[in-house]
Amino acid sequence: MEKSTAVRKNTAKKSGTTAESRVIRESTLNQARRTLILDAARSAFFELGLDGASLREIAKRAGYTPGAIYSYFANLEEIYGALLGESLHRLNQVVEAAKASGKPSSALALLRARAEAFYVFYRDNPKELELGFYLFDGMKPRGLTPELNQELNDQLMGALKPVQIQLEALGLSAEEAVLETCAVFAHIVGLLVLNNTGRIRLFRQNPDALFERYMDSLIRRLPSA
Amino acid sequence: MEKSTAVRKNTAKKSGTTAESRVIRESTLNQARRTLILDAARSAFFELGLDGASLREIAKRAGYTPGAIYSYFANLEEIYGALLGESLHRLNQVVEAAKASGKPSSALALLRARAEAFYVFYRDNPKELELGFYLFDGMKPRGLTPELNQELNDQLMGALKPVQIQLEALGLSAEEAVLETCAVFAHIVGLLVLNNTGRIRLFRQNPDALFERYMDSLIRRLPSA
Amino acid sequence: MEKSTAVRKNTAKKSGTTAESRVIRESTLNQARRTLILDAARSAFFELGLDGASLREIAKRAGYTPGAIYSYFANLEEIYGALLGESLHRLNQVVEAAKASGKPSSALALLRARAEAFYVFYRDNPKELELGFYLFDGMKPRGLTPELNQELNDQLMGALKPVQIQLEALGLSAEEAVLETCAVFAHIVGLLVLNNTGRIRLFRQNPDALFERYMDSLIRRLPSA
Amino acid sequence: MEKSTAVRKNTAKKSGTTAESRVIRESTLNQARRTLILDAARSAFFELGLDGASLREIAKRAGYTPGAIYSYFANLEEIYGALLGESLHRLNQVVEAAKASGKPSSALALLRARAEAFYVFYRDNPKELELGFYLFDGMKPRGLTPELNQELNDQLMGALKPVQIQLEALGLSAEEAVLETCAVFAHIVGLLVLNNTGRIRLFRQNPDALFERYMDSLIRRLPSA
DNA sequence: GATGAATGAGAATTCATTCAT
DNA sequence: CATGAATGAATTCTCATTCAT
Repeated sequence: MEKSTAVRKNTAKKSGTTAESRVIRESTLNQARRTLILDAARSAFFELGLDGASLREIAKRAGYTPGAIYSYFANLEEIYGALLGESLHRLNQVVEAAKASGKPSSALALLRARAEAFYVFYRDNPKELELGFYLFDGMKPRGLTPELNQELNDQLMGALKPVQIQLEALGLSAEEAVLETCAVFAHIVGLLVLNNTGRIRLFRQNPDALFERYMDSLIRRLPSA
Repeated sequence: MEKSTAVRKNTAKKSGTTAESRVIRESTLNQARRTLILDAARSAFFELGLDGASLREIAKRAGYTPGAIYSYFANLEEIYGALLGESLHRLNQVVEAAKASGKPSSALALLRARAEAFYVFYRDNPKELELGFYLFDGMKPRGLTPELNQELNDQLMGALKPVQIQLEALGLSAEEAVLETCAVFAHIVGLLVLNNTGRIRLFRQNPDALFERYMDSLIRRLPSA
Repeated sequence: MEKSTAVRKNTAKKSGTTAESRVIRESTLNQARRTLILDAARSAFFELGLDGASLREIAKRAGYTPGAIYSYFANLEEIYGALLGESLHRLNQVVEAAKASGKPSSALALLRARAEAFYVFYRDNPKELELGFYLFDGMKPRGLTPELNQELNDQLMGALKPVQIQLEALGLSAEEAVLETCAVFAHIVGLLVLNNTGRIRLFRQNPDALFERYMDSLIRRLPSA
Repeated sequence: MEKSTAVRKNTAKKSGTTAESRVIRESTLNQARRTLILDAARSAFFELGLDGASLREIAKRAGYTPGAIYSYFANLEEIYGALLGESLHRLNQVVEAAKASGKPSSALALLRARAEAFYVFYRDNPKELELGFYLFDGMKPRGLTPELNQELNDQLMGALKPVQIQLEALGLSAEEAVLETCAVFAHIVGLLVLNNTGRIRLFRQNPDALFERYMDSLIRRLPSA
């Protein structure tokens, strides 16, 4: 009797499941709550910047107390890491989903679409760019485990893969395609960093026009041209 | 005799030294101590990043108590501002001094030399790039007075002016020259940011090669080509 | 067996206690700790004056680290505000409770009793007078929200209301009653300020006698006289 | 020999004066510079309040460096003390100079004029009232030597003496006159403190009217009435 | 007499993290 | 799992005062 009571109590929430399924469900719940916290962190980070996204602020926005966060993340930097992972995931989706607008998509149009998706993603979410740079660069050692680092790198590379593929489809060798992808990536990042820090305005230029211009010149350089 | 000497000594130190010269000497000393503090700040910033370059740390490295710093700088952000100003000053000098290597300097060679000087400066002093971006972007209002801001902007523009001038010398209109200068700037910044955050290694590329490649393609696009 | 006991214990503490009651208990505890801090603040303020009642000092006296205080009060000024609110609350009670001594309380006797209660309160707690003046006057903007300000003003007015009511009961018009109340208030404050700063001793006078004298003359001026 | 040398050195700048005359002149110079500092202190105090009137601020306004101040005042509190002495001196003059307006000055009119002069002085210079209370009350021991304290007290009593004299002229005994003077003083102070802290506005009253009213009632109580 | 750099102590506040409950 | 009080170390900044020059 007493035991059954105990069981019932324990399982009150999770009535009669095997240990295994409980683990699964709990990890699902866990995942849901991690997501909740990440949402809070993202909103805090977007509104207040990295400085304002303190653990307390995140906890408050997630409806948790500060201590509770540590059930889901080892420390604040891990949250940032997860945030970045999530951001890169969205980036991947966006780039992957990019289609040449209107016409039957030529390889050229697709290249443009892919690169532009990448560019637009960070242009419209400058904080995500900031996050990426903060983490890769400034994070304290413990925040970025080698595994997480690898994973994030892979995600980033993944997001650029579609561009690379199109470049190959347009006649570049694998090697050249990587090189050109890297150059596109650099140009986009440079434009956006300059834009976000108000430098492009200094030149009375427009980042979109500069981006298009770069793509034009890239395309002109392609063997197919 | 001795007495008179003593008197003369006194006057040598007091009356003999004009008020003006004393002011000069003191302001020189003052300047030296500002420099001392800036050196401390730079070293702290280079080793520990902006977060680690706290006023306490800077003071410690300068051999001062925290309070003493305030005799020379109104607040921490002013130190950062001075650091950046100094950095931009060096950048200007480096770019200005850049000469085409070897041959009688053609306009083309000079263009390359100027852009390369800019590139190399930040490639070899990655923290200075970081400093610039932090300050222009994230500085608290009081740290960056409109005047200082203007001055820093002017210094930055000044550093890029030689590039722009060479582009005009090579046949670009003023408008196109500005645009192209801005693009070069962006590309350099992008390359360096990616390099500093370990991304270029990810692509197994080399930033110098990418830079040269970009310059090559730029030159090929010039009317004179 | 042991397990079941353990379980029961657990439930006794957890499930047995409703969430609601826990909230109540905790808010009670919280209140108690706020009170603890306020006591510390009051004692610091009484012994060392407002300047000496630093957050550090208050924390020390409360047995807390400085940071811990911020769990209970947003900032130092809020503590002062709470202290004043508390003081005014006591003042209100004292004045309200004031009864004419001995005889069946005539309106006249009640007037005297009320005014005297006010006078005695601040005579015997001179620091509370000081606190009030500091806060109303010198508090930094954020310390005194408009709401709190209103509340404190209301409490002060409330403490004087009984006097005003008695004056009306003795035949003064509402307008005259307010005016006379204000005058009484001023006289009391003046006497106490002079007393607290040692000025009345200078005249070899006694504040109590002066107060009584003022009340006598006031009463003589009333229509009922 | 050595002594004479020393003297000659000292007097090198002040060629051939007796020690006595030098002392006098120096003390005159000294006095002038003390005044200079006090002027700076007063202006700082008036504009910035006691908190803002730091030694640095005073020094800056006086055209001195912080250290130089210590040649003229032992510490900051002594400056405040001197400031108060000066303020009381002006108060004395103002009250003394007060004449009944217009008509041949009856004793009654003179009483009013004197009291009003006192009232107006502090009404129009609320900071001086504040200064007085700060110093008498809150000053650190070393700031207010017994002698200075005595002097300040005497000055204050002196400022009220004219009122007391008029009260005697109007038939009050010496004892009663002191008492009534003290009461007038208290009422004035009370009104002004309440006014300065915004309390009188709370009652929608006007301090001037309240003052006149008090004087009216006082006069009505006089034997001559 | 004057300088002004420097000290040293102190101010309020913030925050990631821990841990008893 | 969750709480939230508490810590402890950090942050920038202010200031009266001292003292070698």
